Amino acid sequence: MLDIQTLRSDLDNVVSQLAKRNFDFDAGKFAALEAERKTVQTLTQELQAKRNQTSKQIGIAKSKGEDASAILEEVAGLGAQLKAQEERLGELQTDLQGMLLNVPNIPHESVPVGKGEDENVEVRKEGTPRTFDFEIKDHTDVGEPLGLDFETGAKLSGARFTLMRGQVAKLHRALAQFMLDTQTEQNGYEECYTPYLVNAESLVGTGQLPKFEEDLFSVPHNDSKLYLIPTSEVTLTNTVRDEIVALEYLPLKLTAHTPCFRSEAGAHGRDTKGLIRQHQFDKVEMVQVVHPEHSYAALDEMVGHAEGILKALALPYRGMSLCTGDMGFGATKTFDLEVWLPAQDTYREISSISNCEAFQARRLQARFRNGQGKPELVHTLNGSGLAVGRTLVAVLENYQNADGSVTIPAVLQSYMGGKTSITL
RNA sequence: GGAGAGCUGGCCGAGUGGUCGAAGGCACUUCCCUGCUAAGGAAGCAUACGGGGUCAACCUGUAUCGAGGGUUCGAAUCCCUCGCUCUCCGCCA
Repeated sequence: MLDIQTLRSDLDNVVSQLAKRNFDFDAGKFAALEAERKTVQTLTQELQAKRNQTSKQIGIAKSKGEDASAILEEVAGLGAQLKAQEERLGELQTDLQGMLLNVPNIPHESVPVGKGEDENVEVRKEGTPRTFDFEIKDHTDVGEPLGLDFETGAKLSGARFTLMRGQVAKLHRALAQFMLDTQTEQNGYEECYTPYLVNAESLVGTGQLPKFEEDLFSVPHNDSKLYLIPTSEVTLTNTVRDEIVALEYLPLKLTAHTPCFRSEAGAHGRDTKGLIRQHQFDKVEMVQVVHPEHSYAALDEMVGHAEGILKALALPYRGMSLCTGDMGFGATKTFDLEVWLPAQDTYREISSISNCEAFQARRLQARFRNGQGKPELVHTLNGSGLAVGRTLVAVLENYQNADGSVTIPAVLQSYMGGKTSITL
């Protein structure tokens, strides 16, 4: 959520910043709502002040044993009038809040301006794609004989669900374990186990709601509903919702390995084959809650933490700075890491790391006490470290052998009982 | 699932219809005192939003005592609904 003070004082600038990310902010509607809010709020508060004052007089009079009926008559009509104003004010504030909750974050000045993913900027490229002296297969053809079972997944749950068996299932687990161990043991994150079902407040806090409800799965619960997390960014970041974190606890660095559930509404026909786009996938997530002065340094650090996994697995990748038109709702700046997939002859997103500055913190009311002892909004960042399913795809493709076996990357071998490859 | 108790400021905790935004304590900040790693004294110390303004910390108003409704001139206090926490019973991995 943007700071309403900024919108009041600097509306034109906000509108043009948002236009960079293809968002058309209705400044006229906002100004009209604001104008009415101001008059109604002022009037309401005057009426409340009058009521409070008179009521106090009644109290004083009664405590002295005097007759208060004259004062009582004076406020007779006030109640109805006040109630009407209060109701209107409530409506206006709900409208304004609703409008603000649907406005994305303002891009950082360093973000390249562009319409969509084609205009993202490559910032670096690491690793050399391997040359194959045999005809390579894509991950589905490599994986299916080894235990990647799309058919049974579809039978159990439908399209975009996959069952893994045997060595592939174990390799998937090894990847997740390796990532989690790296983030906790080398990069200083606290390991968390989080709920997979969350309430609506949490999703509003991180920005998935109210705007992106159709992307989420939900289940009924107690006359309401709970949502399946689309990423553990939601649970990790919401740990600080409505909290005032002591300055000395910053930065907070949290990580978790969880499944993620996405309905992929609007993605019909895209990446229908294989593990690339699933309704359920695993991810190791990194979240940092930091002092506002340090959030861009933290962003770079987190990109490094995600890259470390790719380097350790010796997977070629490139780093992309997302352009204004391709960034997510809450981000001011985002780096994507894209891993080399030889069968697709291209790089595919495997990690996305964003600084949200105070955008989520404002929704979350997540604060720290500054040097003057005053609460101030924190900055929040999140990033994948990494998406496990897509990493499995990359390993299967990059480490495949002519005989149908897949070499196990050296850093994973201890997680695989010392084996050096998985074979038919 | 059943029965009971509770939810108050950063923390603890008083307050059962009226000068209560809320006693007291702890923590914190500033100052004073003290020849010392401690004690004593004084003051300050919630958040959000509105209005005003010589615009960083000034004045003023409103709201907030788990959330939402209701009763009332007036609600932390009474009533209703919901959420959460704790205790006991039942059940269960």
